[in-house]
Amino acid sequence: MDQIDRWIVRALQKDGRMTVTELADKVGLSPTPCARRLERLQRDGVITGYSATVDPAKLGLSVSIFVSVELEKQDRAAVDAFEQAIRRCEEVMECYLMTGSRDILLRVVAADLTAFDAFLENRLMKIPGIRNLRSNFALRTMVRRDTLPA
Amino acid sequence: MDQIDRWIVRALQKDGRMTVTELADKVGLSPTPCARRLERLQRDGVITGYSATVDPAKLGLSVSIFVSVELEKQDRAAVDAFEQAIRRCEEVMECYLMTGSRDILLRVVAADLTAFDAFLENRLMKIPGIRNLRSNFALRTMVRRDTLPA
DNA sequence: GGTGAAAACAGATGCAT
DNA sequence: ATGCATCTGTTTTCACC
Repeated sequence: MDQIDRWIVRALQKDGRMTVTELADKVGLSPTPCARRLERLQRDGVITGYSATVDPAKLGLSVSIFVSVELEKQDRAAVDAFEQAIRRCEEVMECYLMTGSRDILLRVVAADLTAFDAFLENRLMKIPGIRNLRSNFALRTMVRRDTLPA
Repeated sequence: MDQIDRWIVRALQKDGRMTVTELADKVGLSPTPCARRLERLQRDGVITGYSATVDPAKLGLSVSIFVSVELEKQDRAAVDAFEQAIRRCEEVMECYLMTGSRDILLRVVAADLTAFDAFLENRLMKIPGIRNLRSNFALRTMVRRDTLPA
């Protein structure tokens, strides 16, 4: 991972559909070594995929809700089981294991509060081992960035 | 936005580098109307861009920290000013205006706790109008999804 | 890492349905 | 609004320096 690799990663985060030719031009390399580097970055798991960025509101998913989950047990097995279960919930866009009381933090997207309520009742609360939940609603997304700092 | 449009959006979230030809094949359309639909989806702001998905750890950015910010004033002007300032912080990957006490929630990425401390001191706390901060650390990212639910 | 070739492919256009 | 066929331009890939 030298400076050129970082540049490639940065450029492809800004425009994931850029061709290798354009990319090579942008980083000051000829297409061949640029393609070789890109291949290596993908193979090494630095770049794990490519995705279209979509406006959730345009899909009718205008609310984000952060849910703090406290598990009854906080050992490895309990956390693993929860992870497997939460992975199947498509509404959960992000899930973090937090420090402190080993809380788990979710960001959930939903069409509206009714839909979120349905998610809580039918999906989240069906997962065993949850001691309690606390939901916090986002009024608005102020910033969303998909390019990591240099 | 009919069913085919949703399918296009879904497919491009899963693979943002898919060509129009592949996409057309996948949604059961010929390339021409498929390209037209894609153009429209981009023009209407449903698809706002394309991005490579990068493993932050491979770039040495292994920690995510959630920071709750409470502003001194909570009026429109104060929130706007904060938004302008926070937009310039590359470490801030997400920023939400929350309900309740009109708290603001940030997700910040950093190399380690030292780097995060530097961010707090030199960047975040330089922004005027902040009453207090509360940081919560993520031990681990359990789930990250970039495809919105169908 | 660079160069040049060839082959493959995608994207655009025009017209018909 | 979709589909088909063609055409043009570009990209990717290869062998080799």
